Amino acid sequence: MGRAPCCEKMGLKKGPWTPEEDKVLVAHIQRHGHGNWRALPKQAGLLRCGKSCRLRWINYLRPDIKRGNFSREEEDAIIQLHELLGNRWSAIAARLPGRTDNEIKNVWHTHLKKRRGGPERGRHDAAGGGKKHKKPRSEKKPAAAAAAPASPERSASSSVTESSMASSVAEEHGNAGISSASASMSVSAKEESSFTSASEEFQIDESFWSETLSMPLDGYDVSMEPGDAFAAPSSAEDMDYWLKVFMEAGEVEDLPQI
DNA sequence: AACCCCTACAACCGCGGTGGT
DNA sequence: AACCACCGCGGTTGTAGGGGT
Repeated sequence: MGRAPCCEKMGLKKGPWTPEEDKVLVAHIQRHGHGNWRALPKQAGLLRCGKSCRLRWINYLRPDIKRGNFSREEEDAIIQLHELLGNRWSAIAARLPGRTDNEIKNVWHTHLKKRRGGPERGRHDAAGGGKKHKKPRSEKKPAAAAAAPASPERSASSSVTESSMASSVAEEHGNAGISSASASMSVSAKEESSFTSASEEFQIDESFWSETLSMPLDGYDVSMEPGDAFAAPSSAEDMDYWLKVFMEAGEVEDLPQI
């Protein structure tokens, strides 16, 4: 397959984003959406590669991103989902509204991994799509690039799945500004009931998590019947069920011994 | 007060998948 | 059918900041 030349072009900026760049990117996406990431930086006048723009938007600038500490419930959910899905961070993120795969990945590696008992209990990596590789990266970031990335409005909390989200913002909210966009985000009625408004402190109750965890894994291939999805995934006894599912899907050799 | 170590997080890299031509 | 371009994902790294000594 063709490899995207991406950032290899010289002259493109790397490293931390400046507040100005953030502004430009957000404004451009709000106005035109992000139909084509590759073309976006050029159109927006950013000296970044499309990939970098996409990452910045998805992991940081998207209005529906909920920042701040993970609640205990969220952490538990991550652990549980990781048990089921392995390192499929995007799949996990899809079930944790307002959290990005990158963020979840970070949290996992920084504390959750330890919390559940030592590094890498088992081989979830394989379940997560199984990327191999990694030759060490020698030369990396140019220099500190002082500018600590600005943190735009961080109170946003809405839910909507990743893909639907960004485009709806881009297309529906002219120059509304990201914070107001977040307040009027389209959310499903079910989820809306679990989230307070964007300006209020994010509050999660038990029902939210049971609902979240029982949402079907739509769009994510875990090799199961949609109807079976997360019927009641709550404890180790369900592991047997999932083991069976994965077994049938032929992925079992990579699963940890539970 | 200075130094060192650790943690958290933003960002980059490279690959696989997919859709278009 | 083959090729190409792009998107999205997961792994990894660099750096800033905080805490401890």
